[in-house]
Amino acid sequence: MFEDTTEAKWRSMPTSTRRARERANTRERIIEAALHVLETEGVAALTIRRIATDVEYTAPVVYQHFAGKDALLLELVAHGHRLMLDEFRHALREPDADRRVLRVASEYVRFAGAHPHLYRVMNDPAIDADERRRVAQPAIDALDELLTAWSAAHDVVLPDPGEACEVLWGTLYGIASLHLGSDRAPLLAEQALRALLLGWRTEAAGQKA
Amino acid sequence: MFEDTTEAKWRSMPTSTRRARERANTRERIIEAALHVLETEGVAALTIRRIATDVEYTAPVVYQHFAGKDALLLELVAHGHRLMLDEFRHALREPDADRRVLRVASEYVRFAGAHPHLYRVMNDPAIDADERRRVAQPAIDALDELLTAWSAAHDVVLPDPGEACEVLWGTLYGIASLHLGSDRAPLLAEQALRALLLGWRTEAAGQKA
DNA sequence: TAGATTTTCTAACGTCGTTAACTGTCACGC
DNA sequence: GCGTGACAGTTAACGACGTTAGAAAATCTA
Repeated sequence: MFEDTTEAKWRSMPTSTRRARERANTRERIIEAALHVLETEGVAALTIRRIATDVEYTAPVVYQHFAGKDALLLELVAHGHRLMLDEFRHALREPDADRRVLRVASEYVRFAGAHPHLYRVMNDPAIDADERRRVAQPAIDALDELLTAWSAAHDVVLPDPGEACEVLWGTLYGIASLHLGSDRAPLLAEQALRALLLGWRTEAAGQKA
Repeated sequence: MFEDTTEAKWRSMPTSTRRARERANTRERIIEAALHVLETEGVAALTIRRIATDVEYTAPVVYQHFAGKDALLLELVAHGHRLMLDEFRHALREPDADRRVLRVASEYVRFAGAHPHLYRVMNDPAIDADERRRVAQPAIDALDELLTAWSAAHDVVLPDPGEACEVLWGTLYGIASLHLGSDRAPLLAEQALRALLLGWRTEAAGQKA
């Protein structure tokens, strides 16, 4: 009753370190297999049994590493955002603030087009919205910084920077989702953001006068 | 071989008209039941058996009216768009072109917030994209008209009206999806579109000079 | 009323996520 | 060295899903 019944494993250190390593490795392989199935065959093929087979196990072992399918999916979402953020790296080094925003926008939409199935899971409403937002936070923060730097570069004071970032994000998300297959999507996103940024600048200039 | 084997039903007119009417009625009741379950309990509760039970039938009868669950869902999507377009009615009567766009934008996002589950099904990627776009066409056309009228009112020639409409739609869709629960979503959408429209005007003014 | 047709139901198939219970396989204490 | 316990991994199953085949019931035609 008073013992720590929950999580009372991993007491003997010696051999258990190897076991933990193996455990972590299997966990990682499951994620990779899931990611591979998702990207190559779509979300419909992404079943627990299929993933387990691909890592040469039976279905129940997956539940030793993840609480359920949702937890595994969330891991894929997080992975997806890390991947996307990585694609932003070059674009984020662009010195010109305007072009930087446009390049990131283009890169965002391009990522969605390059990984349609992953992108859809990343924004799947079936996955808990809060958890999804949590794992997406690094990407959101990047957009936030991007916009802050832009407004600083142009001496533009946005009425509410947080909301402006949401608008930016929403615009990208909308265009990316609506034109997942299309190859003119990145240009569309650039065009949209060009107008949006210009609008913000004009708005701010009007305030000043 | 040369006979019309497919759809060779409804040969005798007399009583079959009543039957057809009953058939159509049942079909409508199924849609309504499905809509009710969806809106009140979410997409997870929307199963064929559940719908059938609600109209006091057993599951297989649903398949006499719809080819499968996808076909039924598509009907809900179409219904949703009709509903949404109806909500636009007042806003579309607004005389001022700018305010008209903003009001429709606000109404779009408000609709999404008022019918979150239906809205999600309306944009569910699991449903065939082409068919989804087909049933959404009336709504898209309305946005198109809206934007055309706006650009005419302001003497703005958009480089590509079609793409501009996609941008408009994408922005609304993104913001609505990202802030489904939030009550400040309509304001966010208005803010976004205000900036976007201003950007387009400024852009066009620059072209002219 | 007898036969044909159409509606509706029962039963089942295969698949899904998930859990329980069994079996083998090691590392450790005596 | 050898039992003992913890753990990995398996098999089998549960309940729910979409969907289909075929029996049963209701209805229409003649």
